[in-house]
Amino acid sequence: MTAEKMTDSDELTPMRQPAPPSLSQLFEEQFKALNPPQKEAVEHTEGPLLVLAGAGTGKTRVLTTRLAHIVLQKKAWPSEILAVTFTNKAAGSMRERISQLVGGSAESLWLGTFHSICVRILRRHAEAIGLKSGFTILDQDDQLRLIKQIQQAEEIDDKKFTPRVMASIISRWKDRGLTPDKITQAELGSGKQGFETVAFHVYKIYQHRLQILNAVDFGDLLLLCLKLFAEQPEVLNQYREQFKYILVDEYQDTNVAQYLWLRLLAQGTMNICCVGDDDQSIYGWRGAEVGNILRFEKDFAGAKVVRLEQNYRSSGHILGAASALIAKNQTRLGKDLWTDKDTGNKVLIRSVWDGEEEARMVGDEIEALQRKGNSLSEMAILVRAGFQTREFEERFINLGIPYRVIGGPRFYERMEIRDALAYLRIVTQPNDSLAFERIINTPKRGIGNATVQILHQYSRMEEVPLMQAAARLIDTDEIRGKANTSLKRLLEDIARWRREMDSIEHGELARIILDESGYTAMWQADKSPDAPGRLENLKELVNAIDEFENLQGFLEHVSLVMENAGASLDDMVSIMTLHSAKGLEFDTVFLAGWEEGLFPHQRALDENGISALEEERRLAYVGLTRAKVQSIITFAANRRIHNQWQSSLPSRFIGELPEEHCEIIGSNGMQQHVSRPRRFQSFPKKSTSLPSQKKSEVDYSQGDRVFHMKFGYGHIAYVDGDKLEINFDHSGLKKVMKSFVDPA
DNA sequence: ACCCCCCGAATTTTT
DNA sequence: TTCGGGGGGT
Repeated sequence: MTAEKMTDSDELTPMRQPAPPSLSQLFEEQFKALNPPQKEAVEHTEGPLLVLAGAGTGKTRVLTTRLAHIVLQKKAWPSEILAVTFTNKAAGSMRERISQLVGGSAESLWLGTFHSICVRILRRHAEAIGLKSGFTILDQDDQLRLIKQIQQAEEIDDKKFTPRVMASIISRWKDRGLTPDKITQAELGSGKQGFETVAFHVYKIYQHRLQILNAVDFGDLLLLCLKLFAEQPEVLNQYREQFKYILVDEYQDTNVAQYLWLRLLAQGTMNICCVGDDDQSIYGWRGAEVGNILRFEKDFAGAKVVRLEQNYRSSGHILGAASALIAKNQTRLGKDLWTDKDTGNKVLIRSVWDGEEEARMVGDEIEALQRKGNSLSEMAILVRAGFQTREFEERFINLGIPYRVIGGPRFYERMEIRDALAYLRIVTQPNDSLAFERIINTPKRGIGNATVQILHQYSRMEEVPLMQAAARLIDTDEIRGKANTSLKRLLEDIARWRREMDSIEHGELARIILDESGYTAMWQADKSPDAPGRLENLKELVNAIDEFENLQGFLEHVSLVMENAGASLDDMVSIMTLHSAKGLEFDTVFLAGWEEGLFPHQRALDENGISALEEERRLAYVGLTRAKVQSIITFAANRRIHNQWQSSLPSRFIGELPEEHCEIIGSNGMQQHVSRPRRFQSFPKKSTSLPSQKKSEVDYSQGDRVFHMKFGYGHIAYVDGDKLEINFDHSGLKKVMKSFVDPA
């Protein structure tokens, strides 16, 4: 979501009377160019509709034409249309293409990702679900750090129960709409060795901590929306009445929570149109439920189903090979893709000796294509796993072939960006302890781990944000020396920046914060080769802030929307995973590493058996159908994985491609390949209980004898609210917080 | 408080 | 092999 202003239906200015002829004409032309099922998908506006859009069947064109049709026919105002996508990219391009058809009124469409639409709703009703407005949205990194803290506090072994695994179990629950109160014994019994039981414990505390932080994670955005709708029926009704038409893109990727959310909103008019392709569902491991699309006709009574089966992208052989492959899947609705294009080139299948030869062969092929006048940006190498990109990169550097790896770290995942954002977060959101912890000693200011632990301990005991803990402890002897001075200084700085929010323009303020905190100076002093680039990124970040109305709006944009820094338009080969390739197309596609164990991936098979195999097969289908002109599959007889050579068998998917669509080049003696799945053998550690009574609730008076962890035994000399002055037997008179002492 | 070394883990990741 | 985290040494 961008900084657009929210537009309610009641404050919408009326649309211009007649749509300008040029727009209307453009729409007419676009509509006429559609094939019959496409037209049907556009015109069937009333009641539930499922559009099964095969790969390359003109889905986006149908989607945009349909929305334009609803607007131009005045069936609803743009502000009464809800259009949900999965990615910001998809939302952006859809908005752009719709404005070409209907003009500026496309601005007021409720068009965005599930998450951004949920935020938009939640911001309006934050208090109703127990949040303060301006809540922080935590990303994965924050989430992991928080979980790790919880595990340390609870003394849960974070080697066996890695925060990553805990986070993933919690996220899967959230994907399914399961808040802690909805988790049943059956949920915990399943799975591996009590991981769920431990995760459940962490989950409860995690949610409690989020509340204190005034923060939510991605999953919460959906869940809290559901909670809002459940607890405030009048709010739900308001949105039900507002959204006369609902459109969902990539429906096969929705999870249970998203499905429930859609159901609730659609209940009014039942004008819900879901577009998707069950054969391209490749995110099951992230909670996507293919079942949603498979069940559509049952879920929405009287639903119409339209199949888009004419493929405009790939030539005949490619399509034939892909169709035959996907037909091996049992669980699918079934479509028959066809094309009126030429049969074109057969799918090439090449065997190579090892990964090095694979990279060499692909490199040679690319150079040959380039010599024939093909553009590099029309070529892509698709791999199953990230590590496979390395060998290609090395080879391309050698040959001087320009390439880009798609799907690397994103802009806001870079360290310097996250640090800078943490500064902005703590200034706008004093409760944001994660942000505070991140910057407390960045740049280095002598506040080490020992100090941070003291703050944590106090913060946990008193259930106050970290910064408040710091503010309270700073006048005591719990934190002394350089740490005390620096911390005091930092707190003063933050308080000052916070005051300046009202008087100083926010872009300027961001610059001031980064300068005064010494953060900019830190990178200027850094002599490592990537320091200049980081400073550039910081500059870019600060510049971006100016385009927003306020810091909060900017922070939300960053956590939800911000894309990688502008992809260059240079002519380069793309290297990416099969997952990142969904939705893209290229003339020539190299499908590398089609070997058993790697693709289909052994670990997927181990964990999810037949359903994983089908998902891997869909991945293969997605890969094949990216190509317009030529697909080239390679498999290596030997591959080095974790520095160990393994001989491998060609992927079973190769055997599933019909001979008449393929051409096999080269031959190797394939050796028998035995892959041994790694086995998890571990048992849950007994976990501890939820936080108990706060120590500050104990009352002390002068003369009481107490014990302090650091200073030992002593007598209370003076009581000042939460602070005690204690005459310690061995370390003399000290000022300490009540929370740190026990009655002796 | 910081630095360095050793150990273990290593699919996919739209938000 | 490469990366990241934790522990131990300075």
